[in-house]
Amino acid sequence: MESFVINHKSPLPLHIQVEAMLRNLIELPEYQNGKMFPNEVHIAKKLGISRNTVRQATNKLVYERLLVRKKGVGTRVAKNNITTRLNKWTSFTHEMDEKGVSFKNYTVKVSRVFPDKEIQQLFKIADGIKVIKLERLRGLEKGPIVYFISYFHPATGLTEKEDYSQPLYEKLEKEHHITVAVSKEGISAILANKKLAAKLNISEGDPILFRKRVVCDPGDRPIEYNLGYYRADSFTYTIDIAKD
Amino acid sequence: MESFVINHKSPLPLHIQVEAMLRNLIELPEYQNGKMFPNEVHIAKKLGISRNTVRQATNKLVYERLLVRKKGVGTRVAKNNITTRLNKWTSFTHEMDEKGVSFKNYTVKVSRVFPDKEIQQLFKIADGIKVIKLERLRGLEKGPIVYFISYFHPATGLTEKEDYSQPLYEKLEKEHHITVAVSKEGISAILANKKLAAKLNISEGDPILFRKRVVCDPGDRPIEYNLGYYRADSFTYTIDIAKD
DNA sequence: ATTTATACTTTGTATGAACATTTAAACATT
DNA sequence: AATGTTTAAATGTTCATACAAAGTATAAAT
Repeated sequence: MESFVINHKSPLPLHIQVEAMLRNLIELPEYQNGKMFPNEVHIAKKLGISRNTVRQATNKLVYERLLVRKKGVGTRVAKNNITTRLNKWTSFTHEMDEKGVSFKNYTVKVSRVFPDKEIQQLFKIADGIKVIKLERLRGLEKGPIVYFISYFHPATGLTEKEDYSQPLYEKLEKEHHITVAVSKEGISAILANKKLAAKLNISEGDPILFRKRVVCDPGDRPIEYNLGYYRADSFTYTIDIAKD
Repeated sequence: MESFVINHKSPLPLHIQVEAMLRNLIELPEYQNGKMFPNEVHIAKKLGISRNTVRQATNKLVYERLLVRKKGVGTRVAKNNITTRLNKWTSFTHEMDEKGVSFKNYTVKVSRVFPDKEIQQLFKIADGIKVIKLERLRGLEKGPIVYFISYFHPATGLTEKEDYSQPLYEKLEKEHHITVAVSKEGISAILANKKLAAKLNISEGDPILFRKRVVCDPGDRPIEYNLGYYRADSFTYTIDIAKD
């Protein structure tokens, strides 16, 4: 904070710059134990900007529950912001390994395709750029449980010739120096159509747990877009959530 | 919107009043298909308040991803789906009609019952002890969205005569000095049977997102056992997970 | 007909100011 | 010692204003 200066020439808005600074501040050990943050007026004066701009930046972090404001008192880092997050976020392979279940690939198919609009916008890539598409049918000995479709951002550097039978996120981290940090998920229930029923070895109209997932890097840039279709009779999504 | 007026005498801040109004606006069918919202300047002028105050209200809804703003274009309702965000983990009531309105109970039924084996073991209580059972059908104006069944641990001290139309976790915290800390959840997909179909106003065989939830206190002792049956067509479970 | 320039609309950014509300701490009173 | 009272500090609310940036629509030019 001491060394931080506002750059009025930067293309980045001031409140974004301040937000970044605050995120760094939050990481400092001295604020982790509930010590008060520097107050708004002070920050504003220090950086030579308006208090409103400081508030605009702080608001975002408050929304994210990283900071807690209290009228008449001040602002401090949220106590258990680490445990707020889901404890063990791991790849599906890992998930299952821990439970002592051996998971296997039934089919793996890799291709390079033109992504649809949604993915194109998510990845912020231009027309005519192909992405790696990975389809996997996975399950236990007795039969398939989930059908995955993944699309990877070109920046990952993944190619068609990759060995996709290994755990993916570890590979990305080790070989491509990409750290995955956040997974945004949407879960819903759908009915199996003919194609899915055939793949998952169930009947048309059977329930399927559908999970759409966006895996991002620490800068919140999307790395992978993933669709998962789970046999509802043999898969339950379990979560531990801590409040506060 | 037309009939809405700002109350400058109200103890509620203006931006909260506006936020409530916007939440109602969002529910209106005319905005459900992506039609543009009235623009900020217009709303401000119409309500006789500052544009900044309108923005303050909209910010929250934008953050909750109920509204999408686009520079140079306008603001519109995000999608057709109601989403609940797990990183802001609160009671369902709190989640939905915190400051706004629009979420309502269709039916509330309280009873004292002998729990089944699973609940008995979870609560670690002896045979012959009854627990409070709470059934709720909740949703929006246009129809029910979720059917809840909750069982409460006897130690909560909850009785049949409680007012269950208020937010539950706050009540527990304030009146019974019980803090809820962790929620363990299992999510799956099932098909609507005749009973559920009737309750949720859908057809038999339609997909349902089924959530089983155990809410615990900080000592990890179970407080509530909760089953939730969500209409899959109008509810998606969204999660942001940080890897750590 | 297509491109280009322009004006307009809408959200985004930023400032400065004023007052309200809440809290904690210091102080005074009983 | 317990209880009020004042005061200072911090966030909360709200306003008015100005300009920037992005997208849309229209008019002009080619």
